[in-house]
Amino acid sequence: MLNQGLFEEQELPFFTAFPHNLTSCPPLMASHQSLKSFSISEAALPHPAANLSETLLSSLTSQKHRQLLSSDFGGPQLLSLQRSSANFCISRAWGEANECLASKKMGVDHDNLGVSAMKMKRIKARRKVREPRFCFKTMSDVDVLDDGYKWRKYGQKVVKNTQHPRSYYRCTQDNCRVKKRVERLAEDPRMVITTYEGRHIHSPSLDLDDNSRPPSSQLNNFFW
DNA sequence: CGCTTTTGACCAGCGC
DNA sequence: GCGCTGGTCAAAAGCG
Repeated sequence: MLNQGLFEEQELPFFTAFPHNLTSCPPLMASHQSLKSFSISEAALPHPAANLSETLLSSLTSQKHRQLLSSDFGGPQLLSLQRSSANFCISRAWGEANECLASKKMGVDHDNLGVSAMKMKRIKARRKVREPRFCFKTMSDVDVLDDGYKWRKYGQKVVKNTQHPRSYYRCTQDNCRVKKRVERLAEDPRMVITTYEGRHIHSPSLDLDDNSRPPSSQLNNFFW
């Protein structure tokens, strides 16, 4: 069963491993103000995903902790379920607040730029605007977890101080710019670190078999 | 044949 | 300014 930490990448510079039940998580949240994630034991998960937030809240023992969770997560409706063949985790969408990296140099006279220069400017602008991002780690033999969406690999890179390459994927849906990075934890190659960036503008692809597909009413909430 | 993956090159950002 | 690093591009190869 899983024992995984989930964190907002740019707020938490470290991984946190959680105990197997939710009740012991609130103290962690209290000591790490930016921590907005936790794990839930497989036994506690509804099958298939029913009302996750309800399950979650009912798992917390004290009213104080419930309030903390509700407020910290911006409301239970932001919870979503990440499902793979072997592991589950509950996650929360990142906020929309990370637009501050947008360039301050946008007052350029675009009319005087050549075509290639314009192209580069557009690329620059695109790269500087960070999409909402979050990541989680999962113990898995396979690198790419089945999250219901179709992904196309567009790059792979060996990053410093790791023996495992990082893979870059983009959602194959037209006009959907969601990306994800997949890498294995250097300290424990059994752990897969998946980082999502952006928000899907569509439902998951429907090429799953009937047993693995969540009910349609949950599709929109399946992965923010 | 069309889609996906691989992989080297290129670019931007950052620290020194 | 320079070098390092992570992220992306795009041509070629692979695959069904």
